[in-house]
Formats: sequence, C-alpha cells, structure tokens
Amino acid sequence: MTVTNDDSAQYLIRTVSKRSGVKSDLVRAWERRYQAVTPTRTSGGHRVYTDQDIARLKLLNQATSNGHSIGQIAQLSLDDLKHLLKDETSSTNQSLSSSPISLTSGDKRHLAEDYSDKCYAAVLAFDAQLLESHFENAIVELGSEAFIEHLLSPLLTKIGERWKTGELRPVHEHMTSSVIRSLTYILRNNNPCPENAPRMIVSTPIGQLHELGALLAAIMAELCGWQVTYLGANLAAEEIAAAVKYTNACALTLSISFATDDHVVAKELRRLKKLVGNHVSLIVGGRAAGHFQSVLNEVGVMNIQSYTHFKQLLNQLATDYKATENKQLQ
Amino acid sequence: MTVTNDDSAQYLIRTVSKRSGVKSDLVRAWERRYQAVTPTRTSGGHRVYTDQDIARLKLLNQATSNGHSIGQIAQLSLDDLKHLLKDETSSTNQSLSSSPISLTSGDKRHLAEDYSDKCYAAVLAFDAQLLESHFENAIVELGSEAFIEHLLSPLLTKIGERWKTGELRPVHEHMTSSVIRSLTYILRNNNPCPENAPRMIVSTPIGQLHELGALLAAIMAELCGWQVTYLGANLAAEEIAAAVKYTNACALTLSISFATDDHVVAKELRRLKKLVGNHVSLIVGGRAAGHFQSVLNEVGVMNIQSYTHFKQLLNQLATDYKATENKQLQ
DNA sequence: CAAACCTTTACAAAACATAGACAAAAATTA
DNA sequence: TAATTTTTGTCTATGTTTTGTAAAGGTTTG
Repeated sequence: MTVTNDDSAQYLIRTVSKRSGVKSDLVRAWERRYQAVTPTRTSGGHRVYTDQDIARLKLLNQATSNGHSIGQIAQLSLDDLKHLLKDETSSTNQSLSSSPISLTSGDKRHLAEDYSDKCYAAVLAFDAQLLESHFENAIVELGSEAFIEHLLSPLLTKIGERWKTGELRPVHEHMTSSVIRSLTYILRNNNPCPENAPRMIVSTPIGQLHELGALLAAIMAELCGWQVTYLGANLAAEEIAAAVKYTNACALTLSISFATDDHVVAKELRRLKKLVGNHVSLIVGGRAAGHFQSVLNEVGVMNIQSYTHFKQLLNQLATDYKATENKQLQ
Repeated sequence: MTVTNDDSAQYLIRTVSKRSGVKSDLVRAWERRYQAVTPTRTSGGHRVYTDQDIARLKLLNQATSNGHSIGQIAQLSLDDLKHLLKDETSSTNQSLSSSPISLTSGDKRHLAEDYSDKCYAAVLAFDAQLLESHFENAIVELGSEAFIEHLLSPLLTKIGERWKTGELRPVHEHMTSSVIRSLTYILRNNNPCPENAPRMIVSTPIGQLHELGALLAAIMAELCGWQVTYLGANLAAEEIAAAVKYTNACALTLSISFATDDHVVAKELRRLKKLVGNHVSLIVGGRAAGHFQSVLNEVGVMNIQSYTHFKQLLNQLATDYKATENKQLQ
C-alpha cells in the first residue's frame, strides 16, 4: 500500500467533490478564500487534486459540521485536523486536567485493565454514578478507541460471564446498559459523521432482551465512521426492516446473547432477510450467536467472531459501499 | 497541570453556546462585564473560542445554577471552579421549585411548540440525527426545565397518541427513546446532584416495553435533585426490588403505558410492594396507569396525574426524606 | 460540439458585533 | 419593613462578517 503524495493520483474537481462530500463550487470557494487546498493545474488551467487533498477536504467537512468555522481551520495541517477531530472527545468532557501525552499501547492496556477492574467493582456494587465517573475518566485517558477495545469490550464479556454464573443479576446488566447509553453522547462527538457515510441499523431481535452487545456494536460502528441508528432491544422483524427502509441503511447488525430453544430467533432472522432483501448486509454477533449457526448460514449473515473481526468487517463494508456508490454516480 | 495544546480547536460563539449550555448573548455579557472568557477575534471581529473556554463556561454555568453569583466567580481559574463544584455537595434542589418563570413563559411556550413540531417531524421522518440536533438546540434555548415541561413532555404524549392511531410504528418510539437517552448526559450535566440526595429507581414492569414515560420520569426526577438510577424497560419485580435494595432508594417510579388484560402488571405490582416494603414510596404513572386503578389503590401507590403533580410529588417526597434523615441524625 | 471547468461578480441567509435599554432578583440602606 | 441600588439575564435595533450558492461569460477537454 503506497501513500501517494506524488503525481500518480490525480483527480478533477468533480471526483474530488463526490469523494469528499464537498460541492465543487464550495471547494473552489474554500480555495479562493482560505487556501484550504492548493491543487496544481493542467496546462489548460483545470484544477488537479491529490488523494491528500481529498482527505483534507473530507476532514474539513467533518470539522465544520462539528461546529468549527471553516475560516478558522482551513489552513491547518492534515495532522492538526485529524488531531482536532480525534480530541473532540476529551475536550467535551470536563476533566481537562489529564495530560494529553500519548501513551504507548502497552501502558494503555495496563491502564485499561485497571479501569476495567474499577468499573466491574462499580457494577457489582450497583453504583451507577461511580460507574459513569470511571467511564468518563477512562474515555479521557484512553481515548475512545482504546476505551472501546481494551475496556468496554472485555468488560461486557466479563459481565456476560458473571451473569451466567449468577454473580450478577439481570438488573446489573440493565443498569450498565443505561450508563453506557448515556455515554454514547460523548463518544459520538468524537466522530461527526459526514453526510455520505454508510448507514447502519443496530438492534436485537424479539426475545433478545440484552442490549449490551448491541450497544457495543453501535458504538464501534460509529467510531468506524458509520452513521448508526440504534434502536434498543427486542424488536420485531417488520420494525427493524422498516427502520432499514426509512434510513436507507446498507447494513444491519443484530446482537444475540441469549440462547433460546424456541424458534423465535430463527424465524425472525428468516423474516428479516426476506424483508430487507439482498442489498443490505446482515451482521450478527453476540455470545449466543453460535447457537443459531445453522440459521445464520442458511440466511447468509456475517457472523462476528471477535472485536477485530467486526472492525475489519465494518471497514470492508464501508469501502465496498463507497465503491458501489461512486459507480452509481458516474 | 495546565493543558495548553489545541490552539487548533477554534469555535465560533454558536458552537460554544451549544456545548456549554450558555446562551450566546449571555456569553458576550459575561465577557463584557466580567471578562469571564477572553476569546481571540477573527480579522472581521468574530469571537473565536478554545475548548478550554467551553469547559470554563460549562463550569460557570453549573456554578451559577448552584447559587453562586457570576460576578464573584467569573474570574476564578479552571481549577478553582472545579474545586468549587466538587465541594458543592450540599446544593439545595432549587432547580425546579424556585423558578416559576412567569415573565417569558408565554414566549417559551411558543418557542417550545415550534420545536415540538420540528421534533415530531424528525421522528416521523425517522431522522435520528436531526431529532438530536433539534433537541440540543432546544435545551440551550429553553433551559432544561422548560425543555422538559413544554417540549419533551407534550412531545411524548403526542408520540403515544400517534402510535395508537397507527401513524407511528413501534420502531419510531424505539428510535426516539434512544436519542433521548443519549441526551440525558447533557441534561444531567447542568444539574450536578449532591451526595445526600434522595435516591430513586425508575423502570417499567414486565410486559411494559415502552420506556419513553419512564425516561421522562427519570429526567424530571434528576432535575428535581434526585439521584436517579434508570433501569430501562421490562424488568421483573425481583430485579427492581434488588435495585432498590442495592441503592437504598427511598422511592420507586414505574411507568405503565400499555393497557393489558392479563394480570401480569397487577401481579408484579403486588409482588413489588411485598418485596420493597412500606418505607419505599411507590409511584406509578403513564398513559395506561388508570387501567389498573384498583390494583394501584390496593397496593397503595401514588398515581401520577400530570406533569405538575409529579413535580409536586417529587418535591414533597424529597423534603419528607430530608426531614426523616435529619431526625435520624440527631 | 457538448460537457465540464474556469474566473469574476453578486447575492442572500445565517450568524456575529456593538450599544443601549429594561425588568426581575438580590443586596443594601434607610 | 420599605425604599434604594446593584446585579444579572434578556431583548431590541442596527450594521457587519461569514459562507454557501448561483449567474454570466469565456476556455478546455474529449
């Protein structure tokens, strides 16, 4: 994979506009007024852009929709822009006292484990306030990505296990879901998603009352640049399909964390497939997804194997989506 | 520890207002009169703020709503402000009771209606992003209290009605719940709740899947100075009772918005009463609460009649609670 | 030659700015 | 307690800046 800052990749303004989501006229206006990008020219005078220019315009577009004024940020470097969008999380939080020094991934993992223990203790003690406070601090210290990967994901797994052994009750899970749900606001601020981002619906099918897995999936997808509509738990196939239709989503993620012996889940999955058709990617994850393997195969859904697997899946689908979208536009 | 990074993060006043919860006019007034913040300017004279300015305004906003006079605290450092709020565990809950806002009440109501229409349109169009954006703006413009009373409360009623007529589907309600849930973070932020606040559990009994009412109750109680643990919908009596026990809550609010003919709700209510005993106030509200009137009477629960009724109830219970607590301490 | 691009100029809506006024709330004084 | 001053949030009026969009008319490209 070569990052081309050379002449090899050259685009005209129309392409740039489509890919970045900024209208042609506006691209020119931004150049004229703020020198936001400085494309080279053909001999005839047409603007010629590089991949970096596109990336730049994309970021600028995100940043403006996040509340920054274009005049103020147009001349920032690519790194500064990335930094700007990435740090939006920690800055919306009150505790500014923690230093933004970047930790190594090892440190982060250790720190995350530390937090994980504290958070689990708060869950066990049924202390919602304390739990939220730990989460807030962890997000600031770890950054949203590490927060998800090294803290939230393992924590939810642990909660699931302890729930099975009886150390935790359903109500613990409800409380935790509630706290995490209110945190999505901070997490989302990190990634203001552009207009043309691929859309996804996240929910759980009828009979599946546990929403922690779905919540995690939703947050992850948002951080990967998806525009997610989260619907909560326990929805009928028709309802979920309606949401897919309303939002024009190209992917649908379901979490199945409880193995039932009735045929509800299987039936719902089959109905869903029929309702949403083939152009919508069906993704299923969760502790008990394996229990329904045969149906999953039959219906043709993608089964999430792990944290990283889901992330890959998300990125893969996003690029696929963009490719087909570009094709349609041309 | 001073954080001096992010000269790059620059916002105009509208964004600052949205993030901090302080109206634009007031931001300027605070600057003019007390130099509470000292933004740089664009060449054209527009104010440009940093993330720290936003954090500062957020804190100042909290502190003023806690009873401090802006003139006295405007020039304190960030750390001092944090310290101030941290020690503020004994703030009296003046939030809902002391400000009847008679002067702009008409205007606010009008504004709220305006927003309400926009929000309902967003719900109908199934546009979660737009809905959230309207909510955010409304919170800044109306303030939390009017937001709840004149916007959220009637909006939820309307959604309930339209749901019955079939104009809206269950999935609309789920989406709306999800958006509102993530907003609780902002709403709560404006009203930090004291340590010794009375505690409350909010949920819905088994079979009651609609959580909008419960959500509204939870938000209201938080604004009234309660420390609320929200559990979401559809929980068994044992689970709810466990939460009450864990948190040592002195009140329990349930929302019942769907009239069923089976005896589940009645059974659950009886069991709950038995489980939590007499020292916990049982409060029930929601569209369909009247349908179970006989059980409510039998078990001895308080039935929410209206928005203002619930508010009175909350304040009454809070003062009662404080009285008995003081007695015990003496 | 048509489609796409260029530049320049203009326009309008939204957002900001300043200055000053006003009234409710809070503090102070009589 | 009543009258006063101060504080503080809000609003109005009027002008400017920012910013997205569009029109007009010429040029390049395939």
